[in-house]
Amino acid sequence: MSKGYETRQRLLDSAQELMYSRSYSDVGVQEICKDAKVQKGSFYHFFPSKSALTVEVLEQLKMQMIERILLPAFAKDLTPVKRFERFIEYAYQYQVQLKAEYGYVLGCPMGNIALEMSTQDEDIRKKVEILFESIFLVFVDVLDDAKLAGEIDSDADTTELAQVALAYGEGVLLVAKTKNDPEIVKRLLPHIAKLVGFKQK
Amino acid sequence: MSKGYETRQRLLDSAQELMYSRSYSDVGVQEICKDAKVQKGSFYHFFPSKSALTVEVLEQLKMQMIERILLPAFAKDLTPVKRFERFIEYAYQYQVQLKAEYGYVLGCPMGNIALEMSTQDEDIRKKVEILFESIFLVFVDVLDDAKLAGEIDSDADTTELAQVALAYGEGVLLVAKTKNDPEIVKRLLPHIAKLVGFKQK
DNA sequence: GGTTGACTTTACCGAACGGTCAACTATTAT
DNA sequence: ATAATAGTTGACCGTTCGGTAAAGTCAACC
Repeated sequence: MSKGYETRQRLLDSAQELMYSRSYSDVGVQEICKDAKVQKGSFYHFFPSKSALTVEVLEQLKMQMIERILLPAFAKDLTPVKRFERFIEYAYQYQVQLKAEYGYVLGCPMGNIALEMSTQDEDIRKKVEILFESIFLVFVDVLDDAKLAGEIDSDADTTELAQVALAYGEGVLLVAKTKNDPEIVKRLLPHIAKLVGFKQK
Repeated sequence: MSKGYETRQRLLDSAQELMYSRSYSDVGVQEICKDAKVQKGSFYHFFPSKSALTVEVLEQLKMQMIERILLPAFAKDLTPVKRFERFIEYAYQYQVQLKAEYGYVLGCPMGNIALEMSTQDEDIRKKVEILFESIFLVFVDVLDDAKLAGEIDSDADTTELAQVALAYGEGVLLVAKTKNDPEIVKRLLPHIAKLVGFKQK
């Protein structure tokens, strides 16, 4: 564990928090360096550009999201329907916590950067596209389980439904961020059951 | 129709196009002025700040969206279900056109600015919140029609469903922009029928 | 003990940022 | 005709932007 590794990690962590709570453009490398207590020259020793740093931040963001929310929520100790309910609860609690900490519902860190940067930085756009693919795979997995469990139609197209579920989740988070109200997540996200076709009880 | 009115309108139009095709932060007032062929001093004669200009751009954007897409799509010459189908087709065609013109799927201009600016500029966030309310009302109206026509359950909560539909639309546009693929709109948006509860034929 | 290479420090670059200002020219109303 | 008003011009403000470059520090290895 070299010294450089820690410095590099501090830069990634500072950038992640600052960019998520504000935006890519509003946070300069100067501010990131100040927050991470690193000199600007060191920044460019570790990262060729702000854009490249951001791509790594996005990767880190995805890992954290999968490990802290997706995997726990979709763990196979419950029936797929119940896993979705747990996912909704986690997503809601997370936005509540963010609002308490920052005063704002921050929504999805990937969605935020995607909408801001997709037309301006192809590396970043492509990276978010890949991240969405990872999350998509998690959804496909639960939906396949749901199919096996008979909770959705046996001829359902789980890859299509996973995309639909992802899009809906992003949309709900966008609206919640716009209204700055985490309750939106709690109220709207459960409608995802109709989208993926969970059979009525 | 004074001279100043035209200048002001050119500034709004330039700002709208530049910000929609890129982002709020990436477009400076300098560039807006250059595009509109207006001096910077004139900019600040008409608008107190970039933020205030943006709030007016958002208002203009909403009017255009309602007049060019929402009202034509949801005109009452068709059954509500068919109106939704027409809406999906219009939304799709619009993103196709944007991609042809700019090389990028641009998604929803309001959603884009909302995610970029909600945590940084309260005036802008609030404005988008209000705009969403206008669009929401259009959806409520169709859904009430659908209820009367028996196309959705008679005890459906149309205000809740309108919010759900809006969120899903935003999510689909977000994903389409991220993948830079208008076909996403065509493929995913029809699932909105399940969300609002259109009865199967 | 000297060399290498990773890491840090600091000063610096030109360009752009949002915004201000005072002087100037049209237009309009009295 | 003149005074007030609306609109325009271009120079200017301090600050920050992303990025560069060169010198210096330090530990590991030969």
